[in-house]
This record gives sequence, structure tokens and C-alpha cells, in this order.
Amino acid sequence: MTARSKTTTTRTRTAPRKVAAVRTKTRTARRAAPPGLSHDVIRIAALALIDEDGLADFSTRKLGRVLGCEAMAIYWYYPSKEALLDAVVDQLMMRVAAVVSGRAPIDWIGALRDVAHAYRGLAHDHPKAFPLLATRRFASESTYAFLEELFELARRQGIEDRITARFYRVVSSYCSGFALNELATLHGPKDPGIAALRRRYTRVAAVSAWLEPRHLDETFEFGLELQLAALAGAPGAAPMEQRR
Amino acid sequence: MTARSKTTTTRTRTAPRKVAAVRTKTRTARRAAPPGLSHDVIRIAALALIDEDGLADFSTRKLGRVLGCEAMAIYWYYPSKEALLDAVVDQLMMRVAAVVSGRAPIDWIGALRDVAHAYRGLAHDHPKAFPLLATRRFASESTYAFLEELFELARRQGIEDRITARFYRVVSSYCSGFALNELATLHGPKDPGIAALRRRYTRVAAVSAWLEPRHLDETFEFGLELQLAALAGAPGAAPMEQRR
DNA sequence: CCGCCACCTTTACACCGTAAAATACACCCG
DNA sequence: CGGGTGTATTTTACGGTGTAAAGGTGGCGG
Repeated sequence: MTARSKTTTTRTRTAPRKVAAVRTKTRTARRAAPPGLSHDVIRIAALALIDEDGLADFSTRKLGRVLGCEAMAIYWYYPSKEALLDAVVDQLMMRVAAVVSGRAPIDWIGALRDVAHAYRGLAHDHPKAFPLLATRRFASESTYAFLEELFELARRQGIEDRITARFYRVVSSYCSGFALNELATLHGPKDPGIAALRRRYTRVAAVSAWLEPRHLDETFEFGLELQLAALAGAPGAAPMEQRR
Repeated sequence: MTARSKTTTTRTRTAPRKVAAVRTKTRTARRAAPPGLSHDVIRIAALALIDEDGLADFSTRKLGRVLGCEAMAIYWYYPSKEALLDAVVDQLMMRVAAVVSGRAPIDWIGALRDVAHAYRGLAHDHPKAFPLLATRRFASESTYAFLEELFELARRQGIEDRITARFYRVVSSYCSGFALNELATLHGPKDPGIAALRRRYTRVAAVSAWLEPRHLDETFEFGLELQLAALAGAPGAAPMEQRR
């Protein structure tokens, strides 16, 4: 059960993965070089594979192939594919968590804004993997640690828990939904029949012109700032001074 | 290619599906009664099956079983499982579309509010199927017709296309994300380790208390009204009078 | 009566997640 | 040095999946 505990083996990642056919010249060179797996190596490769092939085509067997091992080897580290995907989610959230760690305990609104941007950034950098985030529950150690930090920041500013909860939920929902919409229109199937539809439904076409990629940023900012402004003006948030 | 056209067979749905072993007493009663499939019957059964078993366990073979036919029979009506799921999405959206059809051409804000509520209602009535909506692009005939009606309503009120697009995107993103969050926390896996996490991360626990199911409605309304209020006050929306 | 055609079944294939068992290797203890 | 122990990985196997391809079957218009 070493793998499931926190201990990582001393010699991790032997560099040139995937060769697997070479033989070590150490004594008793019977088998091909062992894959040298670990939690980290596996979930990073998993994310990379999802980024490349897409979620639907991701399989443990393919992952094993790029890892230079059999599919079942993965199961020694993760009990199931589901669990592995949870770990991938964690991996993604690390980037979001980084924006609040070590931040000065002022300006919770600014922190929330940065988190929102980082979250949407994930959708852009990992469009194929992002839907994982939207469906899964954040119930891991690291995401809890991240939230703890974020909420602690709010408390230090004197924001009531009720207000914190409310705005966190509203803002995170908005970001999640917006990014998902974005991905669906940008990376969805390039349906040629859509042009015909647009021709018959003129109002949809006219309004959709304002949802083109080049307006997405401004639309996102608009909605986000709308919510953050409400937070700034909410009773129970920030002592008294609030920029005008 | 009759099935792919608009014509539906005259005698649809013979009632007691799934028996399939009975024989008609009509002349030449060689084979068991034919399944009597149709686009409608299939996609309604598909939705019901997803509601019951969940998305991950939904398969064409199981669907065939409840339909009293072989899995491949479905492929005569829908070219792929993907296409069938798109049809299921359409089926779900019909309920949302219903709230704007035949509505008086005043009060676009009210219409948007009702659409938002109907959308969230879907998540509650079809929690297992709802994630389909969030990921897929709305590019079908019927959803376009729905949007056309919604946007036409806005135009009749003199709201600029830019404003319409902006608020539609913001509100729909919010609803989508909120509902997804809701489902993840409500119907997600009942992890027992979560209690331990909560004990160690006290701020998360305190704030999460305000995200309990009984506060969800009020939180949703808060965020929604926040956005609708901004719409009411936006330049380019509504002629001049706006309540107070 | 025949042949077409809508509808459905049969068969087949490649692939999937993963339980269970076998196997290989590093290491410690005698 | 020899064997046991435990960690890491492969092998084998099973039941399931989406769907291509081909084969039936029955009603209907000629």
C-alpha cells in the first residue's frame, strides 16, 4: 500500500517514457525498463491525453500506451477511472488555488476577481478537460484548502459568512456556466447546417453577432463586474469605506 | 428514408411496450408484434431511462430492452447515440421554450426571469439528464425557434441587440452554472470523508452552512435579480419609464 | 404475383473498465 | 548465499459498449 500513502518512491520519473523496449544494463537485466509510475506522472499524462484526444476518447488503455505500461498498472495507483479523473480535476484546480495563496489579506473582491479570471483561463487552456470541473464536486483535500484560504481572506475583511457564501456561489456559478457556453460555441462540432438556420432565424443571427469570440471577453467582464459591484455595495461586506 | 423525414407512421405506440413476446392474432401471425418505434417514442424513452439510470449507465442496448427492440433498431431513426442525446436535449428544452411562446410583447425582463426559473426547474426534474444541456450546443431547429421568439420579444421592447445578447449570455450562463453546482452538491456521491474534511477546514464548514439546500432558492434569486436589475437600468434597454 | 421499400434483427468487430491471478524484481533476515 | 516478503506490473478474462454490414420480413403498389 505504499502507493496509496503519501510516500513517493525515491527515484521517480526515469526520463524517456514510452521507449519501454530498451534494457537496463544493470545486473539481472531481464525485463524491459519498468515504467516507473507515480500518482503525479499518471495524472499529468492523463490531463495531457485528455487535452489531446478529448474526454470521450480518453481511456485507461490509451493512457497506458502513452505511459509505456499496461492499462491495469494505473489501477495500482488509482482505484478507478473516476478517481483518476477526480485527481485530474485537482491538478487543474491547483492553478486557480495559486492565485489566492500568499495574498495580502485585503481586497477580497480583488481575490474573487482573480479567481474568476483564473477559472475561465482554465477553460481556454484545457477546453477538452474543462467540462470535468463543471460536473464534479469539489471535495478533495486540496480544493478544501484552497476554499479555506479564500474564505479566510473574506473573514479577515469582516465580511459575513452569509455574504461570502452568497457571492462565492453566484460568481463561481457564473464563471462555470460562462466558460461552458464559450466552449460549446467555440469548440463544438462545426455544423454546416447552422448557417442555414441562421438565415431563417434572423433575430437569432442578429443577436448572435454580439456573441462572437471577439466580444466574449467584454461580455464576461461585464457580468463579473456587475456581481462584484453588488458585493462591494452589500451590507455586511467591508467595514465602511468602499470606493465611493 | 421515411423515418428521417417529417412523416410519422399512422399507427404509433401500441400500448404495452416491453411484452414483445405476445403474438398478434391477425392473419400471418408469424413474428412477435413489431416494436412500432418512432422518433418521439425513442427519445421520450431515452429521457426516462436516463432519469432512472443516470447518464453514465445509459446505453442503446438498455434502451432497446425497455423499448422491446434490438439496439440497432434505434439507429434507423437516429444516426448515432450522440444524435439521440441531442434530441433528448431538445425534448428537455421544449419545456423552457413553452414559457415564452404566446407571451405578451411587454416585459422582456419578466420573460427572461421566467426562462431562468424554467431552466433551473429542469435541473430539479431531470437531475441525471441535466448535464447534457450544459455541454451541448443549442443548434437545433426548435431551440433556434425558441431563441428567435425570445429575442423578438426584446426587439419589440426597443432593447438593442447588443444589450439583449449581453444579458442573455450572462443570465443563461449563471443559470447553467448554478444548476450544475446545485446538482453536484445535492446528487453527487455521498462521500463520508467529507465530514472529516469539514472538521479540519472550519471556515469552509462555516461558509458552507449558508449553501445548504434550504438557502439555495434565495441564493439563486439573489443572483438572478441582481442581473435583471442591471438590465432594467441599462442604457439601450426599455424606452424611458422604468418603475421608479 | 412480384418486387420494392420501410422497418427491424442478426452477426460481427474493436474497444472499453476492471476483477483476479500470475509474475517480476528489490530488499531484508537468516 | 538463499529464501521470504512486499511492491510494482503484466496477463488473462468477463461482460459490456457503439455501430457497420448484411440479412430478413412484411405490407403495398405495380
